[in-house]
Amino acid sequence: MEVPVPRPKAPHDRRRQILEAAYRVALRQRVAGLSSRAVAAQAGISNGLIFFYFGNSRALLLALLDWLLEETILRRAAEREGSPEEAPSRLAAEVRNALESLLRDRVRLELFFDFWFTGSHDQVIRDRIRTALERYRQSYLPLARSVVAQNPARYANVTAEALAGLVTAFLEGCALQLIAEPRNFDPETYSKALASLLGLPPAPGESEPKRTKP
Amino acid sequence: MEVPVPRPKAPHDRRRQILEAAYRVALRQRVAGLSSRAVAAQAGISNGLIFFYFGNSRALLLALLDWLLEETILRRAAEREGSPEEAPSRLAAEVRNALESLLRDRVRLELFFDFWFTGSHDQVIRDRIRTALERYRQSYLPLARSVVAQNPARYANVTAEALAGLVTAFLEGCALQLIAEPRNFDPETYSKALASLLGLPPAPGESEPKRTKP
DNA sequence: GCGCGTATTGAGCACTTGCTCAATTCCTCA
DNA sequence: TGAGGAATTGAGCAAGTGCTCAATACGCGC
Repeated sequence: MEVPVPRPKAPHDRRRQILEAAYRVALRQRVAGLSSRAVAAQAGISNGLIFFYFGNSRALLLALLDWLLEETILRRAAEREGSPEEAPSRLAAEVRNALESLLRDRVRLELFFDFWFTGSHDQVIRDRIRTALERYRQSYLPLARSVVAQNPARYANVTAEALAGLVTAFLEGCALQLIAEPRNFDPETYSKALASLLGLPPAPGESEPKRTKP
Repeated sequence: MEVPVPRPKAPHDRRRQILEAAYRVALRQRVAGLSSRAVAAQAGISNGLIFFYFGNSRALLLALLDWLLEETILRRAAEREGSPEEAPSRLAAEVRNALESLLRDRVRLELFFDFWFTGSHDQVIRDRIRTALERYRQSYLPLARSVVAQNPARYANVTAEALAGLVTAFLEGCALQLIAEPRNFDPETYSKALASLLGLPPAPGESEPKRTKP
């Protein structure tokens, strides 16, 4: 159905080509539809070749999962870990940023959740997802610490760990709501609401010019 | 003299029996493992009988989904809708209550998410889940309204709808975290943290008499 | 040209799935 | 007792799956 790819073949390219085909198939047919024949057809090769390069279908699945986790979760965590700034006021901006990322990553998020539950009987898949989520949560720890430190009275019985967990739980729940109802999801409303609860100034996004909303 | 001791299986009982068997199979093998033969074996009947009572496998799936939604989501929403009290201080207690319910419903929650993503290509399944979640969110609206009304200055640019959405997003995210790491999930920490953010008194649960659990 | 190892193909096997249906059992009631 | 209808069985079919493997095509140093 798609464009066939007549190309010279380096082993690494072939693996990439198969992975990309698998991704496309998964977008259409979900993880359950990831049969070797479907992926081979999408890549324009015979299904035997998939086992030549990946050994078995589970290995292909894991490779796709790794790419997906990197793209949707670990990369975002790394970005946050990379910035040394820890001003409490950054948290609102980070949340706003995260919510807009969700919107951008919607199809990949759907696939991610599909992996999670379709493959949840597989201990390896489960572990990789758990580890990725754990790292995502950890990436909010420095900011959470700075927020707590800034206002010790208010956060008397709230640890930074709990705050980071709360924020990521909120973001994960937002991801679910986004998938359930893509049309009704508004990052601005939610990020404002959370910023307000945290007693932080609203994130300096594109909300500056317009303010007339009762 | 008619003695009704040896009763023929009433049609309704058989359906129930099959549904229960399907639930048990789903607990072990997930939604993907819900084959007619597996369910039949679990119920101790032949696989043909399943099609006699349900027509096709999708109908059985939908029936199981309905039961699951009722048990894990709609029932909770109905409980909240039933109580006429709307004191703002109730919100913290409700959240705490909800978090503890999550803990109790863990296996059913896992199955619920499995349904969501395994069956997300099916428009009917998707719609039923969306509707259930929508109703769950709505059930927090009265409380959210009362919280906003109690402190208009603080929630100047946060609508009750946004607050209800935020709370349910948080709860849904907690459900995910609970499934990802059942051991590390502590309802008390999270409900305290949220109550603190909302500026509400902590829920009057079992936190008064100090539980000796580190 | 020739060999040789890698890449590639696709038929084929064993298995699972949803579902059908003729055959059989069971229950009720006359 | 037996007729009739509902309930129940399980073999069987078509379609789909992961995976194997003999057969072939290809690239490349001679």
